[in-house]
Amino acid sequence: MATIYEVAALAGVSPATVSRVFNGLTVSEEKQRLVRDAAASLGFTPNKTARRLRKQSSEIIALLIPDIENPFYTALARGVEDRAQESDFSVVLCNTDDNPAKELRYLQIAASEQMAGVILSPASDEVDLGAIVSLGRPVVAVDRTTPYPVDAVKIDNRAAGVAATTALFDAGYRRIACIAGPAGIETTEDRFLGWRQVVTARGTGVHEGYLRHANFRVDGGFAAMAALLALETPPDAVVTTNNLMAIGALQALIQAGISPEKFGIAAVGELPFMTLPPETVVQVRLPARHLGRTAATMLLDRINGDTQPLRTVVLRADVSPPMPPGKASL
Amino acid sequence: MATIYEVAALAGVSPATVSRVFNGLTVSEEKQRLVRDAAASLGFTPNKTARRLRKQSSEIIALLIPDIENPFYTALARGVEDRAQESDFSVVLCNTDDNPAKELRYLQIAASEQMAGVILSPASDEVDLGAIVSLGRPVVAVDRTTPYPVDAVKIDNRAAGVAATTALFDAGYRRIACIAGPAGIETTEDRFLGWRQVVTARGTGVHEGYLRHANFRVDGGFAAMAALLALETPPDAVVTTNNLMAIGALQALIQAGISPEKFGIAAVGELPFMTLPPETVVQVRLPARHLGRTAATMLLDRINGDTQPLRTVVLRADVSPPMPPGKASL
DNA sequence: GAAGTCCAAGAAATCGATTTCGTCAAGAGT
DNA sequence: ACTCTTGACGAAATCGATTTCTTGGACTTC
Repeated sequence: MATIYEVAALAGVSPATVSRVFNGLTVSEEKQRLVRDAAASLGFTPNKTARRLRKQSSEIIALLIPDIENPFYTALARGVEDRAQESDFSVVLCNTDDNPAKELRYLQIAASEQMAGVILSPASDEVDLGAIVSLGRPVVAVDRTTPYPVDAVKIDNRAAGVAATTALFDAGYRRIACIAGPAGIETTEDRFLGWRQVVTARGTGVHEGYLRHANFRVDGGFAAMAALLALETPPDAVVTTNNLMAIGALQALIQAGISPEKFGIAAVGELPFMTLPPETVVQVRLPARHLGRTAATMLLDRINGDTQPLRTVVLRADVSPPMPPGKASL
Repeated sequence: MATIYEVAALAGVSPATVSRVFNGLTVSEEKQRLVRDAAASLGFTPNKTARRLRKQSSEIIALLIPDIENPFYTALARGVEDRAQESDFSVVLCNTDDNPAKELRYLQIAASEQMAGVILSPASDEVDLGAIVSLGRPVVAVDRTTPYPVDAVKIDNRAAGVAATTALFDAGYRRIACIAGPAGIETTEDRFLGWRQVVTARGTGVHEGYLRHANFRVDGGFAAMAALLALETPPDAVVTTNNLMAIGALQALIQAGISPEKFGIAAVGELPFMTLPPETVVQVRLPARHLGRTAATMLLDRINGDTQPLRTVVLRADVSPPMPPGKASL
């Protein structure tokens, strides 16, 4: 790898001039040409590490997500990546597994790697953003928020929960259960509140045992659904507060020999790779990619010195018409 | 962020000694304690950028995959990540979209960021690994291989294609079509050859129009299946050479009003988030995570100076019994 | 024509670690 | 008692860029 010194020597100028050429500072036409030719013939690429050490910052943004195997988050990541590319930033994807220890480790890496900023979906309320924030690096919370004063992009989860539940009601179901995520995670909390609001308002009340907490994954939804079906008065419909748990619930129905078409299912979130008729499941589509893009835009604004007061952008999700089959599902 | 100099000053030693303490070199008990105390009280974390500039290498490995929204690759990424973490390496995930230009860009970043090595699933045969390789950075090809002399981990794709097709045959299907990926990608090529081998050997021959090429995604599978169904003598079964195309094929069947249970479907790869009875689709399960883990192990060996001759590890996939429902699907 | 302004461009400092080199003292060997 | 190792550790060089600081010449301006 050629250095700036070799380029300078070959072009017959000083290293400073080479640097100036590559940073678009004032250099005479003449020398610019010399430098560019020399650089080209040596295949010179500026060493990012040296540049970063000097500039104390890089063009990399860290994206911390809780579950890389959940298509919702990969779609979100795509949104971030798309926006980042437009500004010549790279994205480093970090999988926290909803584990505060892994999360902390990645935050430290982000700090010690001089990354330009962080977008994260906090694994817990106790994230310690102190280190990053005190370094002056911007942070944007996405999907989930944090007690720290940082920008945020989220979804109107309560409304999403309401929409999912209402759709089931309107379809005639009356014994609507809810499979919620782990207690303490605000997204699922709000969606669950949406469910409760509807079942309460519509007068069916909350049946005993119709609220289940589960982990956010397929197996959690499966177990919760199995438990619901084992009740003496099982529900006739269920709302799940995320996408993967709905998959698990569907699998449980099938294993129990119940056709998913005869049971009301609504999910907050889009079911990835669905191979059931679209009308089988009510899906409240979340604008995952847009969420990511918005977060990236806000972060880049901050990186570029935007100092406006903290913002929280709330995106609204609707029960959208089913997507035509054959289209990429997210 | 505190520097090594401040720590040195506070501890009353030289910066060199601080460095030695943090790198486990010989330092007296006494001074070690002084340094550690000083570091702790200042909240010192070594600046990775400075370290990297000096050492000319980092503890980061780049992982280039063609499609981050395909669960096969995210599972692979998990395998890489798991192994990397064990050796205190971080993984940077790069999504090439099967686009040689994006691939090249990420390879340049890997080089100019002094990353320790690269694991990639090449987007095309023409990847230019020259820059990385000449820097002495190890490279491991995963899933797909390259003409460059680098280590590789792959799957016995031909056998996988044979297994998928044979299963359909054994189930009584005789008009077996094949939805293959884009021409020129070796994985799909080999799987398709497996299919051809079986339909030829078993005497049914290759019906006209029963071979379709499609892109590797859901919409590709959907379109190909729709085309197959429109033939005057449609097939009674189909083999898809990857997972997502099978999803698309299933969606096409459903839209055409054909129950997936009455049609033979086999896929090379595991269908993510399946909500159909497991016996509906023959799945040749690919050890994605293991693939990633193996690749990471090989790469780390090389990073640690392993100089044995080039290796190509071939993993075998089998038609495994369906996974019990409710288990995480990948 | 003298003084002031501007600008291209080189010399040298700087970012924060690691590493070579050299020094000094304590312990080993004869 | 005197050389020879050996080991801890400080001083200074180094990695490769960016960014002052300076300088010398061209250009204005009165």
